[in-house]
Amino acid sequence: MQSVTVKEIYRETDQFLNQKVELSGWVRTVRSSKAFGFIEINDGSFFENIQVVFEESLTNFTEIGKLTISSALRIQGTLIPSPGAKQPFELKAEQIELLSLSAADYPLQKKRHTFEYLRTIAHLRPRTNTFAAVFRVRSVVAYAIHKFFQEKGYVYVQTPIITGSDAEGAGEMFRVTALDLAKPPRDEVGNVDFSQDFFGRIASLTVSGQLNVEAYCMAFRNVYTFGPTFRAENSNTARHAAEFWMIEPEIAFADLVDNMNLAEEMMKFIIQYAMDNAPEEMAFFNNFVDKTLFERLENILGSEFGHITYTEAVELLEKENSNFEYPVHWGTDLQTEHERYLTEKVFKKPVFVSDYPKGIKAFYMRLNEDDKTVAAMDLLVPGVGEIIGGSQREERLDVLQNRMKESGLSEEDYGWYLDLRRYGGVKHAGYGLGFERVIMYLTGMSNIRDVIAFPRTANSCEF
RNA sequence: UCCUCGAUAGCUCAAUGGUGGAGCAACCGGCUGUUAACCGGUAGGUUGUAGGUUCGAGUCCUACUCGGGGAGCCA
Repeated sequence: MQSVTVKEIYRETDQFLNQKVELSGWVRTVRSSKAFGFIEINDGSFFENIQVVFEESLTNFTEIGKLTISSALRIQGTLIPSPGAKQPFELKAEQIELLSLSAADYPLQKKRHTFEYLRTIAHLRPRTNTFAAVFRVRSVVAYAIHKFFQEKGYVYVQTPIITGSDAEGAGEMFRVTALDLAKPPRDEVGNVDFSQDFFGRIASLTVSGQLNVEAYCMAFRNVYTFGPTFRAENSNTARHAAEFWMIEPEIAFADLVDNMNLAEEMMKFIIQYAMDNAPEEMAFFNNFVDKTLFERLENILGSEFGHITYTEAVELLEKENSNFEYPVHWGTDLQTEHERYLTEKVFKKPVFVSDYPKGIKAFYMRLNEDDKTVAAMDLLVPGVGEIIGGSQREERLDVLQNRMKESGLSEEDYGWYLDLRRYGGVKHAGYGLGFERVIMYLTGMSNIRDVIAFPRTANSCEF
């Protein structure tokens, strides 16, 4: 007898209809009567379940009628058209083998649970519809990102997780050490002596692969990293996690406009790919998580992203200052309320804000001709806020050295980074895309903890 | 870290300072096409923790812990 998956049955129904098949999976619900019953089975291969019909004639009929949710079964039967309106076909069981009986205190029930509760059982929540959909989309999108860059000839660089440099000061870093924390070695003045640590120096978990990937950009022209990053910031929001994944492309012989064009093309590719390759999951999100999802995503696919410079944005926002808790003025960073106003009220679609004051941006961003702004860009999207941050990098050695001096960074720590300018450095640009924020945007899920399998946030490292 | 709201049965929620309940889940039984199946019954509680006020506290007060929403920081 042919062993099949639920996905195969749904995708190639004609091949299996009125045929004997064998199916293995887990029980989602059981509805049993005196002489017959229904079981919904999910086998993990597909978002949808398949309904199994069983009758008294089964030798283990009574046992099957008392099955607990999440028990594992192997079923042999015939796939037939279903008389019920809610499914196109069903499996009429001829034999049901109980592979594993789930304990009766299984915590997931046939009803809605709050996301907060499901977070406390993160090891079981992928068995729910919502999380099954989230994590399949996450997988599909991860593949889409590789596909997008690989098909353009980009080289995937695996930048290090453990780093000796505090890249860009992007945030507080987690220290990596093999020292005995109860009695670490001390130097003459009593400070911890990290020269005796495993790496012979202070080491941390990376906050960004950017500086490393710039080195490979100067060899391979177009490159990207895609991996985990870590921030020890004590930020308690629905958009921040201590461990999250970033995509960081870096492109050579390219400026800020090329950078923004790449970002827009990538975003559209990802959205289209998810719609095409996880249609059941995306429909679920549109129906049960965010009713405006499809409208929003289709609007994006069919329109050009907005563009506005920081200076233009400030002029525009200043007219609305009476409506803001924090008034806007040139030189300070835009607040969340200002970003939301721009992307949700003014543009009603993703918008690039570019050319920020140099004082509020990182040292490596390229200084503009006005000497006041840098070639930086953020992509703001409705609902999520900042999803991409990027810039054209400063390729002029003397300007970069000046900016480092202004930022209080020592040249010794960044010697290798300066080498990239000395030895054939050319203009280049890149950006960082928060992977989880893309997933949130694509699914309508509103908390980053619900798009990471086992989320790590301040005061939370379960599982 | 700050502001704000919350924590009661396994889950989702009720309960005027005066005897802690319901729906779902579990368990037992019934039911010939169910769709969060339905119907009947049983069992289930140190009201987040520690103090305090009161004749009496789930309810009022204080601190703490955990969680939601907002802010800062950012991706």
